[in-house]
Amino acid sequence: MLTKKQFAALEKESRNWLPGHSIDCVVLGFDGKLRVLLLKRVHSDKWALPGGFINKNEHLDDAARRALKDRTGLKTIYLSQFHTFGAFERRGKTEVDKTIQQLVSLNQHLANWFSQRFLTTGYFAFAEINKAHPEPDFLSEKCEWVDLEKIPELIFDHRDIIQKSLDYIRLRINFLPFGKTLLGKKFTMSELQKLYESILNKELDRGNFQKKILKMNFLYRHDKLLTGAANKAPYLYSFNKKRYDELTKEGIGYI
Amino acid sequence: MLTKKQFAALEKESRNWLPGHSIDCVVLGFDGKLRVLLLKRVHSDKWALPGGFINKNEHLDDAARRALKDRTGLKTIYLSQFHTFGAFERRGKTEVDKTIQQLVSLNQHLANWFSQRFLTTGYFAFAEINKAHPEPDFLSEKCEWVDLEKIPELIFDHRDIIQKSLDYIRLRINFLPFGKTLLGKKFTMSELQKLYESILNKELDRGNFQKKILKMNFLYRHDKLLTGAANKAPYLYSFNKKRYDELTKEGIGYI
DNA sequence: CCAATAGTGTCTGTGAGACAGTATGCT
DNA sequence: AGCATACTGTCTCACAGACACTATTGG
Repeated sequence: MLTKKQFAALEKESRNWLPGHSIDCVVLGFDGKLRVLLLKRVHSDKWALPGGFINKNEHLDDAARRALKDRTGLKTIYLSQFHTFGAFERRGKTEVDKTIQQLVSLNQHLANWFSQRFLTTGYFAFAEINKAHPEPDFLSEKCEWVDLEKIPELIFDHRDIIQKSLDYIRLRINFLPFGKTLLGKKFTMSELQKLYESILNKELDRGNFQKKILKMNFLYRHDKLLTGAANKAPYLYSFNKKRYDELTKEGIGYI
Repeated sequence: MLTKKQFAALEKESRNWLPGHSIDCVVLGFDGKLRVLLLKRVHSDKWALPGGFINKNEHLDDAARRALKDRTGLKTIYLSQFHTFGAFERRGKTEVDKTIQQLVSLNQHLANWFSQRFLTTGYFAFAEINKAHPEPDFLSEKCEWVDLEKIPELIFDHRDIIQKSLDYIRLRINFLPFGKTLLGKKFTMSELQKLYESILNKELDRGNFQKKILKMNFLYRHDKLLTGAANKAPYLYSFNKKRYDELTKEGIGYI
C-alpha cells in the first residue's frame, strides 16, 4: 500500500497527465537470448510492460523516453513508435486489474484516473542488458529481463503489444540498428549471428552469414578472444558506427 | 455559418467523443497519377486531410473506417494505421485555425472542444477514384482528389502526416495490396507499372517489370485493349486475388 | 511503307545458399 | 594427435538490370 504522502504526490502528478492516453514500451535486450523488460505487478500474479502517461505539455515520444529512463536509467537508448492500440475494451471484459483495485481504491481521483478508457501507443526500444538498471514503478514489485520465449501472463493486451512489436521489427530488420544497440562494444561473429537468428526466428548458415556481413564492411576486426575452450579462438568485432548508420538508413541487406 | 439546429446536433454528437484524440486519413487514389483526398476548409485558404473523432465506445480503427465512409461512401476500402502524431503543439505556435474560429466561436462547448491538445493517429487508405463519392464535412466546402505533386497549403502538421504515410507505404510496398485496391478491375501492364513508379518515385525498365510481374503469376491475361492509337494493342490484365493475397501476405518481391 | 507502343529474349554481373576445405586453440 | 570451433573458398542456381529484337496497330 502506498503511504499517504506517496498518494498525495501521485495524485498531484496525475493532475498533469493527458487523460485517456498512455504509452507502453517493449524494451528488448540480448544476452544470447532475446529478453524483454517486464514489471511484476503488486497484488497480482500478472506482469506488465513498462509504460506511463503523457504530461500535458510533453511530446508523446518524450513520454516514452521518460518512462524508459525511469525504468532502466538509460537515456541514449534506441526508441521508436510502432502502433497505437485503440480497442474499446483493451482490458478484456472479465479481466480485473487487481493491482489498481488494491492500490488506489481509497483515492477517488486516482481510482477514476485508472478506470478511464485508455488508448495506448506502443514503442519498442533496444538496450544493453548490462548497462540497464531495472527499477520497478509504484504499481510493481519487480522489474526484470524476461526470456521472450517464456513470457508469463500479462495484463490487458500487453501480449498483443509485444507480438506486434516483433512483427514490426522483423519487417524492418534492415533498417534497425539493433546490432549497435543490443550487443556490447566488442562481440564475436557468432554472437551477432545468434542475434540475427533470434530476431528472424530461424537458423542461418554460418559461412554465408560471415561472408555477407563482412562484405558490407561495417565491422572492425580486433584481437582474438581466448576463451580457454579447446578450439580456434574467434575474432572480436566492433561497429564502424558511421558506416553502420549509413547502411541502416538505406536498408542493410539482411532480408 | 452553421444553423442553430446544426450546432445543437454537432454539440450533442461531440459529447460522445473521446477527448484529446483524433484520426486523420491519407486516402490515396490513382488515375495515372497518385492523388490524395483533401478537404478545402471554409473561411480559410488551407486544406486538410479527412479525419474525425473517436466515439467513446468505438475502436480507433472503426473511427477511421467511419470517417472514410462519410467522406467517400466506400466501405470496403483498404485501411491501415501508420503512426500517431504526438507533438505538444501540432498546430505550430503562430498558426490560427480560421475555420474553427469563425464556425464555432459562438458555442462555448465546441470552442473548448477544438481548442484542446489533440494527439492524432494517421491511417492511410487505398481507393478507386471513380468508385468514391467525395463529400465535404461540416468544416469544409470541397472534397477533392488532389495530385500528390501539387498539394496546396495544409493545416497543422497534415503535410508531415502525408509524408510519413508515403514513407511507410514505400517501405511496405511488398506487403500492401495497392494493385488490387487502386486499379480498376482490368488494367494494362503499363498502368500497373506507372502505379509502381508513382509509389516508388523512380522509373522502372519496361521489359524487366513485365517479366518479373508475370513470373509471380498473380495476373490473368484477357483480351487486348484496342485504343485506336497507331500502335500494338496492350493486353488487359486482372488480379488472381487469392494468389495476390497470398503474395502480399508473405511479401511480394518488388524491392 | 512508317511510327509508336507492346511483348519477349539474351547477356552479364551479383549474390544467396549448400557445402567442402583449411586454420587454430586447447587437452 | 585429436577435438571443437572459427574462418575461407568454391560451386550452382536464380534473378536483377541493360538492352536488343520481334509483334502489332493504325496512319
